Amino acid sequence: METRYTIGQLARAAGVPTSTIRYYERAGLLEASARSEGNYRLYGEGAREQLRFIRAAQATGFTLEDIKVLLDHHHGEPGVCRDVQGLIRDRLAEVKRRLDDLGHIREVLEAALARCVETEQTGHCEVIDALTAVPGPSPKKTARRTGRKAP
Amino acid sequence: METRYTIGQLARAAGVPTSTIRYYERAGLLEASARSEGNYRLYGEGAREQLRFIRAAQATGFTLEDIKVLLDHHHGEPGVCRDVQGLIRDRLAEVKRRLDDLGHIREVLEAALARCVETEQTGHCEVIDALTAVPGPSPKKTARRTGRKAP
DNA sequence: CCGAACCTTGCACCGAACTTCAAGGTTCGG
DNA sequence: CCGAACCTTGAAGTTCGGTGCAAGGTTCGG
Repeated sequence: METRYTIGQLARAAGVPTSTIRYYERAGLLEASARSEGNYRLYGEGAREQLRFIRAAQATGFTLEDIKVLLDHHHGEPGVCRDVQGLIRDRLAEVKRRLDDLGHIREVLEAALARCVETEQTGHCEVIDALTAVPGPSPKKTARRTGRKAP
Repeated sequence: METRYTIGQLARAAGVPTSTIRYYERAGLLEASARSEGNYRLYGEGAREQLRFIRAAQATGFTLEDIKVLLDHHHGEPGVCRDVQGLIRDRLAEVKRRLDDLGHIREVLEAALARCVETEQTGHCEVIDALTAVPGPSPKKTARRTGRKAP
């Protein structure tokens, strides 16, 4: 038997507000598989999985635009997965860059904190000098993490 | 002799658009030290350093709001650097969380890529399944990295 | 049959960090 | 003295990933 969710049921099942689901629809990421008599959106199990995928992909730093491409690829004819591979490679490169940056940033922050604690009694905080030593981040597009609650 | 920059000169010297410098002024992060006859903003060497600090602090993930506090502290009476220490500790904690997240994300992306390459000849790309395994990120506020060009 | 809880649409708004625009004033090289 | 390149202001627009609201239609339990 085919399970059918209304938008609210899907929302509760996936831990996502209904407004977000409608937003994803507008963004071309998730369509209702049907409409009820009274024009309510109806979703099957697939929608729940797709929503899960969207959230997971977001957590890895893909934009909704990227995710749309991944999904279109998934739903389209198999074809080559070259473009998808490219997307993943880009994301991976960016993640690696960001890991490097953050590793360095962490050192700087730790040094700054140590210096701050050290010089606390002298009354002069040298934190600003300690922090100024940070180099610019590797050049690439935004990190794109939204501040949502854990699911 | 006191070097005096106009906004454009400072902008070129720091590799930042003039619009951004004016924006920082509005945000209370960087004031011109004087105005010329014709009402042009004039900056000294200190401004160049302060701009450098702002960009560096941004690179560590501080918001402009945070940076304002750091700067106010720096310029204000020495006092305790407790609040600044707190700010740094928060940032450091967030950086560590993010490092953990990204480490995991990296693994998932590498696995997904491997799987994509593996299954390339079969024609069915299993990337979506591979990616769906990602857990949510640690819950805390936004990562706040803006996508600027390298300085 | 009624009210509560759900759903529909469209449009406006949020926040962060900028960028762009319009309509002028200033300064400098030739 | 002229025009190009610079500067001024305030206001509005951009991007991304949503959230909120109003005004109405639907469905369900009692």
